Amino acid sequence: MSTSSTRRGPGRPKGGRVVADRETLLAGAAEVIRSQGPDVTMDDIAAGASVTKPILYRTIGDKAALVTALAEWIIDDLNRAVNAASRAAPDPRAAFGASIRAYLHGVDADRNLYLFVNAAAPGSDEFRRLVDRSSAAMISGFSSARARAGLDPEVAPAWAWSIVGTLQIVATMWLRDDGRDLDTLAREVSELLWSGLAPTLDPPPSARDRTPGA
Amino acid sequence: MSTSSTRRGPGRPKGGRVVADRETLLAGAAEVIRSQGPDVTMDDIAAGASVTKPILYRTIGDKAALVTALAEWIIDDLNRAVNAASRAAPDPRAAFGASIRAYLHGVDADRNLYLFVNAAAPGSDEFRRLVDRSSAAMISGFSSARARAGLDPEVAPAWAWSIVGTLQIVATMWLRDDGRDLDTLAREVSELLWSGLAPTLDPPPSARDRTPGA
DNA sequence: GCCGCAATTTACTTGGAGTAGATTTTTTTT
DNA sequence: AAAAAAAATCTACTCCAAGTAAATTGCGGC
Repeated sequence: MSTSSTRRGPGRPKGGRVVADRETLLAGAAEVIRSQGPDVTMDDIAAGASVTKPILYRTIGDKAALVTALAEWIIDDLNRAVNAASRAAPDPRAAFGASIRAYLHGVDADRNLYLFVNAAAPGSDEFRRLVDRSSAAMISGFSSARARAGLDPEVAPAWAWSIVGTLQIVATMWLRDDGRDLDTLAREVSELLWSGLAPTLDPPPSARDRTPGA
Repeated sequence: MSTSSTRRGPGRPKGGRVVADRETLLAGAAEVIRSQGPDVTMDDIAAGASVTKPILYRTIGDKAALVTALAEWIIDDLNRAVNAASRAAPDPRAAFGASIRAYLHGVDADRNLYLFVNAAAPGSDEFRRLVDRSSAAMISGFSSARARAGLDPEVAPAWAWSIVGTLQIVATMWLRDDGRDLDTLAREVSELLWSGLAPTLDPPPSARDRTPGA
């Protein structure tokens, strides 16, 4: 990965060329995080990206900015996966289930980066930005779906937050002791969010006499 | 609040009495956090509790331990409020709505402490403990409710996590720009978790012709 | 050929978590 | 009763990671 074998000293680089542009640096940072885990320091990241710390700070900004930038990456990735899974499904219910499943599998596939990005404290500004970006697409989707169904669209933001929060915590908890099967977990979460608690906490009288099929 | 006007020096205190016990210290820490905000340092907390840092560390443990201890406090408080609200409701649906509402109002009433406790990164061990404690009661509740309804009780942990995650993120986002009315927000969240997305995303054909009552 | 500007690195400062060791009082032992 | 051991405390430190300032070198204009 090193650009050259000669040890760089201080001073402007030889070819008039800048050491690394923003995209390259972000990619390098992501790679370091993937291989060394979510607890890497800014020194680690700079070193791993073959760059010194001031360069990293000058090009990308402080740690919060790095988190935000990488968060955008991974969120957009997850959104793409979710959209693809959703479109391939035959009906709304299946689409929703497939979306949840795709999200969790996406997190699983990029654990370290997900954990790095989610190291932001829930009270922080980065966290807020992260949630905003995660929920933006959902908000407009819910909003128009509610309107289409003749229902109040005002609920959209709260609902999107709910789902983001659900996915975030389920993913995090699952990542720590990965005992359970991911698809099962996805199914369970889908069932709650799709059908709600009513069938469980206030079951129709007939429910106790039947088997829980379909 | 200061125990005495004489400046303490080093050495074992006069009366054979220890300077502060754990409970007193936790209460003092909570008070400091409430008045100075969630960004207080351990020095601030020690000073505010009229104690030196090593005492704080010896009596309570490190910062993670402090967070955990205070988290238990606030979680137990919230649980009490939720249970009281739930019991006073006439039917399951109302009980659930009242629970959500009580939780959010409880958070609102102790903002700083809630933010302090929720400064734990989602990837951390404290976070996990926090979630575990928050969800314990719900898990057993859901589990038995599911069994009673003749349904699979295995979903209980995932469902409890979902609800904890939902509440956490909704509370956090709401705390930052408190524009909306808290009761409205609670109602919106309740609607999602109680009835699910189905009525919105896959409305029964009749839904567009009727008013959305019962 | 020399001077200012640009890009980089080295080496620092800062701030908060956590700790070691000095200091004083109580308790126990002889 | 004196001295040694133990207990409880405070001062002052270390350590680590984030972020920055100043020194160092190369490039272009005159």
